[in-house]
Amino acid sequence: MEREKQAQIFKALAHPTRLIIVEKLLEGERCVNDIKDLFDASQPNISQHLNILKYSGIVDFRKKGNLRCYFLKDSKKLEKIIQAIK
Amino acid sequence: MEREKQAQIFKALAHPTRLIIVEKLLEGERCVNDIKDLFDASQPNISQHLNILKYSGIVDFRKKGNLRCYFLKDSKKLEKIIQAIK
DNA sequence: ATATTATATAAGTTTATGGTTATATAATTA
DNA sequence: TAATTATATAACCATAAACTTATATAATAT
Repeated sequence: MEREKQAQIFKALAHPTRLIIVEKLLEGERCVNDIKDLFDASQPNISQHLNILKYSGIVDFRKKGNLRCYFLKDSKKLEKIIQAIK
Repeated sequence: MEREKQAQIFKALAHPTRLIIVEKLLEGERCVNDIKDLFDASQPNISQHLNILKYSGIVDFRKKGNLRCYFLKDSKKLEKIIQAIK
């Protein structure tokens, strides 16, 4: 079970778009709009990537008016992982 | 390109079987036979997982008679990644 | 040379991913 | 309340991943 969970985190990180999102969130929370502007991908596509990160437990969000601001649930851990892969 | 490469490493690690293989190889090189015995998966299945790790640049092998001994190409890096995910 | 052991490769099937376009929902503004 | 903005969800399609079984190859032993 432990390995499945770890594998799932790796799977969530196994996409350039999601890696870039996570790196952005290492700087602090960001609303979807800001995240979307990092890419020229479609809005639903970004939303789906965010959902994958959410589902895997890497990010969560809070509402701020009609915005959704995503943040890393454990930025220390992510920091380490991102650092280690370089 | 850098992100694609990192994503590919994550993808290679995004499977319980391959995670276990990598953790085993952290102890030192191992022949396919020994690796196979860690699982009750089929021989071709293990071979395919090893190939994925090879293709992604995580492992390499050397021949020793009719055995193939796999080893981590950068065990320090893998050590860090595996540590960070825990 | 033949058989055996260790391992890889191929072909086929099933399920999962990653993207698109269209549509829904929720909050804000007019 | 109607329109707008921000975002998610659904339906769909194409490609890739993960297995299985069958077969090939390479080294060793007989």
